[in-house]
Amino acid sequence: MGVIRKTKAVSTVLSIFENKNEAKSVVSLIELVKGEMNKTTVYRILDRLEQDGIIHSFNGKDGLKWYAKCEGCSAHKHSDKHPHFQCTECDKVECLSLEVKIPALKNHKVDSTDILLMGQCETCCS
Amino acid sequence: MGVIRKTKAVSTVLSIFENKNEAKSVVSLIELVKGEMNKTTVYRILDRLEQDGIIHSFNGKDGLKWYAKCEGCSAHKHSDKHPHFQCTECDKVECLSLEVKIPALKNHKVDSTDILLMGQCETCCS
DNA sequence: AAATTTAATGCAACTTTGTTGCAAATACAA
DNA sequence: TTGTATTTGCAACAAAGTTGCATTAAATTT
Ligand SMILES: [Mn+2]
Ligand SMILES: [Mn+2]
Ligand SMILES: [Zn+2]
Ligand SMILES: [Zn+2]
Repeated sequence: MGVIRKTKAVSTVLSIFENKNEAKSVVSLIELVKGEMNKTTVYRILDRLEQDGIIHSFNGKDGLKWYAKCEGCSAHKHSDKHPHFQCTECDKVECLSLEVKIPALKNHKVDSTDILLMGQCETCCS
Repeated sequence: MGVIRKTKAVSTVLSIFENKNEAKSVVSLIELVKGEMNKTTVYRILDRLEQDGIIHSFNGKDGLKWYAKCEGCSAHKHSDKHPHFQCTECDKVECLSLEVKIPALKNHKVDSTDILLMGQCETCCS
C-alpha cells in the first residue's frame, strides 16, 4: 500500500539480491547486515520488497523463510511460480526455471504449489 | 535404534493417527493431549514413531511441522513419498496419492522432493 | 531552505516452536 | 520380583519471528 522509501537500509538489502542471483535465508540476511541494521528492520524491509514484487519468499527444507529476486513481477502479481532446489551439503538454495506439471485434483481447487527439490548442487556433486 | 515401548503416552498419540487418516500439526497434537502429557514428550514420541516408519513428517505452508500415518513404511525405509495438500481456508492437510513427475535437473543430484499444493479442500470448495 | 507530513527504524519486550539436561517414573526382560 | 534401559516431566533454554512505541529520516509542501 504505502510508497516504498529509498532508505540506506533498503538499498543495502536490495544490493544483496542484485549482486548475486541466489536465494538468501532471512537468518543469513540478518547476519550479513548485523551492526548495520536491526533484525526487525530486515524483516520489515523484506515484507515490503515482497509486496512490491521485487523479491519472493518460500520455505526451505527446515521450515525457515528464504527470499530471492523476482524476474517479471509487480506489486499486483507475482508471476514467478517456480520450484526451488536446496543443497543438503552446502545449504545453498537456487530458483529453478523448471516447469512441473501437477495432475488435476478432484474436488479441490489448487491455487498455488510449493516445490522444493533437495540433493547435491553442482559444486557439491563433483 | 532402541525398541519402542508401548507406554500410555505412545498409545494416545498412536490412536490419534489411527482414528482419522488426516495429517496433524505438532501444535495441534500438543493441544489435543494437553493435560495428559508434556509437549516434550509429544515431540519425542513423534520422533520415535517417525524413525520406526509409523508416521512421516513434512512442512506445512507456514513452515510448521506436520505428521501423518505411513502406508507401507518400515524403520529402514520410508517409501511413501507423496505430495500434500493444505487448505487455505480451514487449514486441513491431506496426503495425496498423486504421482508428480519432476523433469531431470542438469548437474544436480536430486534425492528427495517436497511438494505442497495449496487451495480449497473438498469441504471448503462447495 | 525550512517546515510539515508520513514512512521507516531501533529497541526492548514478547510469542511461538522446538530442544536439552537431568532426576524420577515406568516398561519389560530375566 | 528385581534390575536395567527407556521414557517422561519439568524447567530452563534457544531460535525465529512479531509487536508497540518513541525516535529518526525520507519525501512533500510551503
Ligand atoms: Mn525463486
Ligand atoms: Mn503424507
Ligand atoms: Zn551444495
Ligand atoms: Zn478446507
